[in-house]
Formats: sequence, structure tokens, C-alpha cells
Amino acid sequence: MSTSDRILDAATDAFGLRGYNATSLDALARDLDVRKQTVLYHFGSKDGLLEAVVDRAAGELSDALSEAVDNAPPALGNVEAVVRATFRLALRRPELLGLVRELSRLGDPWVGRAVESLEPMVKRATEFLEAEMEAGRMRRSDSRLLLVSVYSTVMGVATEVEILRAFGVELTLRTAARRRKELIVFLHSALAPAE
Amino acid sequence: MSTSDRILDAATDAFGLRGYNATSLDALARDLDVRKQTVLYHFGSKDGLLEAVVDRAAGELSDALSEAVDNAPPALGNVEAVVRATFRLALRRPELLGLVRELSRLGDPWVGRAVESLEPMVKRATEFLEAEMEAGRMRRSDSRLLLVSVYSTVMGVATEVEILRAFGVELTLRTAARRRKELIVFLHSALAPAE
DNA sequence: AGAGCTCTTTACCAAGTGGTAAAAGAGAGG
DNA sequence: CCTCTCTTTTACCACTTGGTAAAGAGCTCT
Repeated sequence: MSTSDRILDAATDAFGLRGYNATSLDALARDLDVRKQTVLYHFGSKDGLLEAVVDRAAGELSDALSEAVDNAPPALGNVEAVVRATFRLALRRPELLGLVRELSRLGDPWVGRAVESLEPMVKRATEFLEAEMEAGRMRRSDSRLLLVSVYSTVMGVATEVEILRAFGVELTLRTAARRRKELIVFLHSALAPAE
Repeated sequence: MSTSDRILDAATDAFGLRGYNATSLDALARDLDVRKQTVLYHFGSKDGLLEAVVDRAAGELSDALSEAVDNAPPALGNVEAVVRATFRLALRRPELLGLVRELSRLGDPWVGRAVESLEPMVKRATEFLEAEMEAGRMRRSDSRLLLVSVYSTVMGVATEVEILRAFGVELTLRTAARRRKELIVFLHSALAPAE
């Protein structure tokens, strides 16, 4: 495995789990048993490193989610497929979801950069929502606002560990499945057409 | 206005809007035209300052929300009252909501400290949800998980400016009202009893 | 006037920050 | 063997960080 790949991995972990500003190049290099200047040689600057991390992570995220929707058993709805994929990511690649949260905190220009890669996903999602509304299978409303609501809910329930604990939710593998199930019901109910 | 109050205000702003780690005592003091050591005199350390900020903010938050629920016109549901109060806060005291987000990022022991003050609110909310379920006015499910879902959705739609923009939502005063309305519909739909 | 108090300032400091400059390894081709 | 290129390291640097020590400043009470 090349050095620059190892750096990219470690940086994704650190930025996603601990935060960009909370991660120093020295600490990062120390973890890899490499000198800080090696990091700077490969990525030019800390910002350059984050750029590389964001670009790669956005790709992985996009791949994971579209793959989940495409290969989901036909019985599974798209919403359910995305929720399941997100929970799988929260378990296996928490740094990726953490990175999304971190980017939305850092604001421009990082969000912009990430959104560029994820744009196709957003487009696909809104188009799906609109098609469902058109077909009468979903409550009619502003698809983009709906998307933000769904996004917030899913990210919250899947990744806001501190909040969950604060609200008295037990956090184990078993309860994760329970959480996921309840979330799917919640979303279906939220999206259901008016009676 | 006493110096320590001015410091507390500025620190709440800075921590809530820019983040704890992103705010240096020097920068904070500079804004107030005071020396850093004045800040340290009043609060002992940066952590001490955050403690004071958290305690006061939790009180204010708790007051604002319970007042909103208590004094809401009877026609307004509790959910609606909380959503309206949150949007009002997002507009007038964005630093308070920002601080909540920041704390959930910083994790223990800060979350614990905040939750202690907010515990009565959480209790009240879960009890409300359970009473509504009992009365058949809400879909039956784990009240704490439900609370996390609602919390995440409301905070997301009310405060995740970058995400909203990224998803193509226009952000003006007019659209804020629209957002609020759609959110209330979303929540009512999500919480409605199964048909 | 002086003592004692609270509050604020000046003067430092050790540790850590991202980053530059340049030297040293290491492998490949001539 | 020499040199060229890619990679990594050593050596620095200016600046910022949170924090300590101590000196003033302003006030009230005796």
C-alpha cells in the first residue's frame, strides 16, 4: 500500500471522527510513523489533504448509496434501501458519515466541493421523490425540503451518538437494528400520502 | 453591563457560531477590547468559560421552549409550538442552537452537563409523546427514538444552512416560513397513528 | 493617608501549529 | 560509477495557543 494511500486513509479517519481542526499534521504523521513533511510532500498543504480526502470520500459515499439502491431486492423500497445502506456505513465506515457532518460544519468551500461530487445522487433522489408524488405513492410537497428532512432524520438517528445517549437510547448492535426499523416506519409514515 | 456578562455573551456567540476549538481566548478578548487575562480572571480557564456558557445557554433554551409550549394558543399543538419556537430561535438566537450542535460534537463531558439542565424538558417531551400514544392520537412506538427523530429533523431543517443550500433550497425570510410549515406537516404525518 | 479588596493589565512562557529549505536515501538507466 | 528522479527526513521558523506571575488601578473603609 502506497504511503499516500495510507495518509489518505488515516486523514479520512481523523478528519471524519475527530474533526479537521482538531487534527494536526504532526499527530497524523505520528500515527503513521512518518514525518509531517512526508504528508506535505504528497498533498502540498493541510487544505490540499482535506481536498483529496473529500473527493475520495464523496466518491465512495456516492458509490455505496447508489449501489445499495440499484442492487436492493425489488421488495425493498428505495427509502428503505438508503436507510439500510446508511446504517451499514455508520457501522462499518463511521468516518465517512462523520466527514459529511464535519464538512457541513466547515461550510464553504468544502461543502461546495463535496456537493459537486454528490450532485448526481441529490438529483436522482429528488427525481425519485417527485416521481413517487406524481404516482400518488407519496405525499405531495417540495421535494428538496423533503429531502433535507429525510437526510436530517437519517443522519441524526444513524450518527448522533451523543444525542441518542442523552435521550436515554441504549446503544448496542441489537438496538441499532431496532433503531433502523423504527426509522423506516417513521419515514414511511412521514412520506405517506394524505388520507 | 458587567465585564463578565459581556464575556459570556461574546463567548456564547463565538462558541455557538464558530465553534469552541475555532475560538481563541485572544480573539475573544480582542473583540471585547479587553485582555485575555481578564477572561481568565473571571472564568479560570477556557473550559471554565465553556461551562459557564453551557449552563446559561441551557437555561435560556429550556426557558424559551417551555414558555413556548405553556403559552401557546390552545389551538396550536405542542409539536407545532416547539417547531415555531425553534425557528424563532434559529432566527433570533442562532448561537444558542449552534451551541447545541457544537456540544453534541464535543461529546462528553459537555453533553452530559447540558443534558442535566435540559433533562426536565426531555422528560416532559417523552411523557407528552407517551400520553398522546396512549390516547391514540399518535402512532405507537419507542418515545425516545421518536424524540431523537423529531429532534434531528427539526434541528436539521432549522439550522443546517449549508445542507439546505446544497440541496438547492432558497434561504430567505419568506422561505423560512415555508420551511417551517412543511416541517410541521412532515412531523404530523410522521407521528400520525397508523390508518 | 494607608490598608485591603476587586478587577485589569503587562510581561512572559512552554507547547504546538502549518509551512519552507535543503539535505540524504534509494532505485533505475546510462 | 555517476547521475537523475522520486521520496523521505532533518532542521528550522514565525506565529498562535492556553495559561502563570506579578504589578497596577480603582474603590471603600478605617
